[in-house]
Amino acid sequence: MNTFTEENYLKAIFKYSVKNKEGVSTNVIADELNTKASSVTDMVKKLSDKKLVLYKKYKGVTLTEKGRKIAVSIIRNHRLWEVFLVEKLNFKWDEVHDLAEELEHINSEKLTDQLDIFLEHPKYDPHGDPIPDKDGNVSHHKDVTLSDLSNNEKGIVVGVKEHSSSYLKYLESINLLLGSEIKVNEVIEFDQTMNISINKGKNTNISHQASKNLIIKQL
Amino acid sequence: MNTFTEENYLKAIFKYSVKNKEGVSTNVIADELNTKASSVTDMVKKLSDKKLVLYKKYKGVTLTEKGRKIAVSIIRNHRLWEVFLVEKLNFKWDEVHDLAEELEHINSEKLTDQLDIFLEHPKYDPHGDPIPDKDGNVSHHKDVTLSDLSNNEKGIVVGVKEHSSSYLKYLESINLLLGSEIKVNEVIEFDQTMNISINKGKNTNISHQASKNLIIKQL
DNA sequence: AATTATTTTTAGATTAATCTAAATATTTTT
DNA sequence: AAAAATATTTAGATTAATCTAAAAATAATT
Repeated sequence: MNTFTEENYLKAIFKYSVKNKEGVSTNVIADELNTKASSVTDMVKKLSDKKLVLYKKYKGVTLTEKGRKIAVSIIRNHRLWEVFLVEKLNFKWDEVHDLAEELEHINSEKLTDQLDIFLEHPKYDPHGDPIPDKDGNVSHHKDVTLSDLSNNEKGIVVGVKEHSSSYLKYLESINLLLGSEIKVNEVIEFDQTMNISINKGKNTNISHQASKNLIIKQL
Repeated sequence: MNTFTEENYLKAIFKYSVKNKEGVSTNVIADELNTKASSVTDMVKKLSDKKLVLYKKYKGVTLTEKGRKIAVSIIRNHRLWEVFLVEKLNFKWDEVHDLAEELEHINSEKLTDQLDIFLEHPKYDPHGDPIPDKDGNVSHHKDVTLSDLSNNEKGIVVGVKEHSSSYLKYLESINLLLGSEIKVNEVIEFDQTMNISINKGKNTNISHQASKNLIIKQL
């Protein structure tokens, strides 16, 4: 069995392996985990001994199949727990991340499977991220974001790409929630700020920074 | 915040404080936690520095009010999670302990409270152990149930131990409600089916399965 | 009460995960 | 391609939780 710490390293490496085909650098991992590169080097050696990662000095790290399986199963746990917290325990979508971060490490195949059944096999977590299936397959839907829309186009909010609580709180404050309907009134050429209507209500301006992180389903 | 390890020490001390008014010895704790007395001495000093226990060399350990609160809240978590696992995730009563042992350490007042609400304020875990309330009160006396009564004894319905809607519907259908007065006419030896009168009215038979889940106040 | 047995504590080591500071590689810039 | 800048690793310390073995305190037995 692995420690919580080891599991968090695997998750971090997984996260940065998706885009980068190259090995993930120790500095990137250190940054993700709020630790120091030297600590990462130590841990990565340990994970390498356990055959969970491939590591060549100065060349970064990649997950082995064994390591990838563990990472994905933790992400599955995380997202299922988030669904549970929001749908069954009345949490807000911006309150669940830290708790899920703890719950995800409880390692029991039966627990995960039964939770999945209890929640009726959800495909996405409350932030719109796909939940990996039992076999470790992650559906890779290419997200359409609000920033992809043009004047007079409409969409429904289905998720976010940025999970910081400041962003989620901002969305909540302007009443942009899961399921909200958005209409684009105007895109300002200069900085791509958008003027939009939410739920056929009054108009708001939203920055490019914000609109490009809002996943929508186009209508 | 405290580590999982510290929390487990507090739980162990709590467990052996209930009967023993004296301090709990390091050997007893070591035994409970499968560790060595010398390790316990070290940890107990640490807990003492944190004002969670009172410790006098060679004289054993007792919990402070602060320590007791933490211990009880962990036990509350543990038992609520056990109920969750059995009632919602189809675990057997003998499969839940180890998982609850992990889940109990996830420390969030909101999580615990919402779980309690979601489970409809259960009073006992699947093993029949009482679930401490929010304020840390643990009911020590097991409830008297209808099945505890003998011929010609009477009681008033004050609650149920089983919360399934099928059970509650059944009770309603035979007019057994909160406040109903019950008199036991006869207990059939073979299967402990009871013949009872409800509110001095006509007689009904009620199975042992049903009678043992009905909490009453004996008259 | 003195001796023996048991319990508990202390002293010194060990392991996991981390850190800082120095050393070494690699990459970028000139 | 040499110098400068950046990234990564190594070396040596630190902290939490544990251990073994020896020392000290308490309890039990004669």
